[in-house]
Amino acid sequence: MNQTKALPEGTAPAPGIAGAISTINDVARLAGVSIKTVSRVMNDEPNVREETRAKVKQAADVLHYRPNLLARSLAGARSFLLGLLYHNPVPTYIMQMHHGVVKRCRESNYHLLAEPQDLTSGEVEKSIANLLSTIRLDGVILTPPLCDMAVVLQTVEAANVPYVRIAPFLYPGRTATVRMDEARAAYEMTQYLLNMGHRDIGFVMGHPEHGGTHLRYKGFMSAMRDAGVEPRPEWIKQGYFSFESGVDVGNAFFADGQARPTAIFSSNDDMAFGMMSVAQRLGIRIPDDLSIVGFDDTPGCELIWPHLTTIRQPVTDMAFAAADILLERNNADEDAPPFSSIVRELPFTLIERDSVRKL
Amino acid sequence: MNQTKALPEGTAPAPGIAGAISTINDVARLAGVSIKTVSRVMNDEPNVREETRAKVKQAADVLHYRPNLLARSLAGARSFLLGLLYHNPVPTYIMQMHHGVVKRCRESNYHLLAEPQDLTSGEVEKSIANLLSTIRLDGVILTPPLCDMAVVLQTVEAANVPYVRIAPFLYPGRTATVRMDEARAAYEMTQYLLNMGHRDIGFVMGHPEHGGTHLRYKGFMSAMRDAGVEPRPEWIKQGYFSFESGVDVGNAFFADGQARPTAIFSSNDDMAFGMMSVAQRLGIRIPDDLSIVGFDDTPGCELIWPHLTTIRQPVTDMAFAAADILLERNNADEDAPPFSSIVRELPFTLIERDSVRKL
DNA sequence: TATTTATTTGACAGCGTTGTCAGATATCAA
DNA sequence: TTGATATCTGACAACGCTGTCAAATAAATA
Repeated sequence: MNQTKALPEGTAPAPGIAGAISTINDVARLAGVSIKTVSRVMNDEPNVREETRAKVKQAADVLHYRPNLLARSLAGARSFLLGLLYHNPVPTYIMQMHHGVVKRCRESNYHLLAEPQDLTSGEVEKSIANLLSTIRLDGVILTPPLCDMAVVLQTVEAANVPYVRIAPFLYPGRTATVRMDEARAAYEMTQYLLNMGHRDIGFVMGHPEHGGTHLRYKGFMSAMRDAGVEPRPEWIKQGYFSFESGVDVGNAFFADGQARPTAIFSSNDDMAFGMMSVAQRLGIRIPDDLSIVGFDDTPGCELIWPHLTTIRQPVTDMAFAAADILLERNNADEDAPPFSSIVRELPFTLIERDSVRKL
Repeated sequence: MNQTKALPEGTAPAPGIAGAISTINDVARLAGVSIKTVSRVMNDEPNVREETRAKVKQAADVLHYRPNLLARSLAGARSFLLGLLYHNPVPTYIMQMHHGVVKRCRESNYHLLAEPQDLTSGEVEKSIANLLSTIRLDGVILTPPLCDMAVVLQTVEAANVPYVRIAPFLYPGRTATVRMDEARAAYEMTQYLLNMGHRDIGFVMGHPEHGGTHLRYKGFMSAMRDAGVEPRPEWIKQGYFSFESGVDVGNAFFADGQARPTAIFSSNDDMAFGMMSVAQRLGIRIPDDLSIVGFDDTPGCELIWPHLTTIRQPVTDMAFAAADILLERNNADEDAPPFSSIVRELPFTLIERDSVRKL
C-alpha cells in the first residue's frame, strides 16, 4: 500500500534538532538518491519516477529541508527575488502597493526587496544599477514617477531585468504595464461635478513629473470642453501632490477679494486635505460654500470632515497584477506572449461622499 | 606622484558595456592580482599593501565591479540581508518602521526583506522557520505583537539569527531591545488630562495581545491613583487598535441615557478616530462636550477635526536604532557587549492639539 | 529475442564569492 | 650578512545548488 516505506534506516543524520538546517546532501543521502534527483523533485521537474519522487519528498519532509535560496540563485537562473522601486509620493499608496506585491510573492515562495529611491540626489541611475548588479532580481516593479524616467528604464533594461511599470505615462509599449484609465476617471469626476450643477470649477494639478498629473488634467479638460464649459485659467493651479502644496494652493484660491470657483477638483486627496484645512481656518464651509473632490481614496478621506468624494484607485489589485505578470513570466514556457505587449487595465470607482453640494 | 599608474594594458576585457556585469575574476585579471586580493580590498580587510589596494580599487572602478551579494552570502558568513517581520497593526506604523530600517540598510549596503506575518493562520512559526532556513538573514527586527510571542522568539532563536525587538512587553532581557517608555507616556497623558481639570476619564484599551496595551493601561491607572482619582470600571473599555473597534467603543460610551466621562484616553489614534466619527454622528461636540486624546501621532491626527492631542512615538528613530544595533553587531569585533543586554530607550513627546477642553 | 527509443538517474563542472593555509616578500634584530 | 618575525599574496577548497551530458534502465518496436 504505502509506496514510500523503503527508506534506508540508519543513514539518517540526527533529525530535526530545531534550527539544524539540512542541505540537499542530507536529503539525498537519506533518500538514497543523488542530489540531482532531489533537486529535480524540489523543482517539480519531470522525469522522476513517482516512487522516487515520493521517497525524496518524504526524506525532505523528515529533515525539514528547505532549499537554500542563495545557492539556488547562484547556480540557477532564478533568484526568487522581486524588487519594488519607488519614490515615496503618497505613503499609503506605496504601502498598499508593497502589501499587494508581498502577498503574491508569499504565495509563490518569492521574496520582495522594497527599495526607495532618492530622486533629489541625482543618483537614481547609480543606485539602481548598483542594486541590479549586486543582486540578480527576477523582476522589478516601477511605480510613478520612476516608471516615466528614461534613465531608470534604461538602467533596468541594461541590466536585462524584466520589469513592469505601474501607471506609466511616457514610452507606451516599452514593457509590461499595469494601469488604470486615469484620464477617464478624471473625466467622469468632472462630469459628476458638472451634473451636480457646478460650472465654476477649479483644478489642482499634481507634481509635473508624475504621469498621472497630465492624464488627470487631460480628463478634466476634456470633460469641461465636452460640456461646453470653458475652464478659467486662473482657477487651474499647480500643486505637488503633498498636503503642504494643498495648503499653498488653498491660500491662493481663497485669497481675499477673489472670485472663487464653486467646486475644486484636486488631483489627489492629500492636496484636497490641505485645501480643506485652509478652508476650515478661513471659515469657508465645505460643501456649503465650496465643493471639493480628490483622487486616490486614501484612508484619510473617511477621517476628514466632510468625508471626501474621490476616485478609488485599485492599488492592491494593481500590485497583484504587476506581481502576477512577473511571476508568471518566470514560470513561462518560452512560448508566452511578448512581455512588452502585456497591458492590464484595472477599473476605478468614483466614491461619492459628502464633500460636494448640489447646486 | 600617482601611485596607481601601473595597470597592465591590453589585458582588460571590453570595459563597461552597459549592463555587462563583471566578476571578481575580471577585476583580478585587470589589476594583475589574485581574486583573493580583490576580495580583501572589497571587504576592507587588512594586510594589503596600499599600492596594491589602490590598483585593485581602480580596476574595480573601471569595470564598475560590484560583488555579487548572493555569492558572497553563500561563501561567507554574512548575507547583507535584514528582515522586518510584522503583523500589520497600524499601517502607518509599519510604513515608518520600514522606511527607517531601509534607510539605514541603504547606507550600509544592506537590503531589507519585509515579511508580513499572518497571525490568523496559526502558521507563523512555520512561516518564519521557513524564511530563516531559506535565506540566512543577518538579523531580523520584530515588531509588536510578534515580539511578544513565545513561538516567534523560539523560532528565531532556533535559527540562530540575531534579532532585536521593538517595544516588547514580555520576556525582558531576552535579546536586544528598542523601546519607548509607554507606561510613562500614558502616565503623563493622563496627568495632562487631570491638569486640564478632568476627573471623569474613560480609557480605551488596545488589542490584548499587544504589549503596549498593558503598558499604556498601567500608566493610565497609576496616574489616576497617584492623583487620588478612582477610575470607573465601566469607563474602561476594550478595543483592538482598529478604527472599527473605536466605532464600537464609541457606540458603547455614547449609548443613550448613560453617564459619560468628560474625557476619554484612547490607547491609540485610530480608535480615537473611530470614536470621533461616532461622536460627530451623534452630535457630541469635541472638545466642547467631550475631550479625546490618542496615542501614536499618526498622520490622521492633523487631518481630523479637531486635531487630535496625542503621544508621538519616535517610530523612525526606533527603526534607526534597531537597524543600527543589527548592523553594528555584524561589524562588531567580537568583544562587543553581550547582544541581549542592549536596550535603547527613545523619548516620546506629548503633542498638544485641539481635542481637549480645559474644564 | 534483439534493437531501437523513451525515460530515469547520477557524475561532474560550474555559479562568484570567502575562508584556510601555506608560500613569498619585506622588515627588523643581532 | 643571517636568521627570525611580521606582512603580504595566492592556491585551492568550500558554500549549496542547478545545468549539462552521458550512462543506466525501462518500454516499445521489429
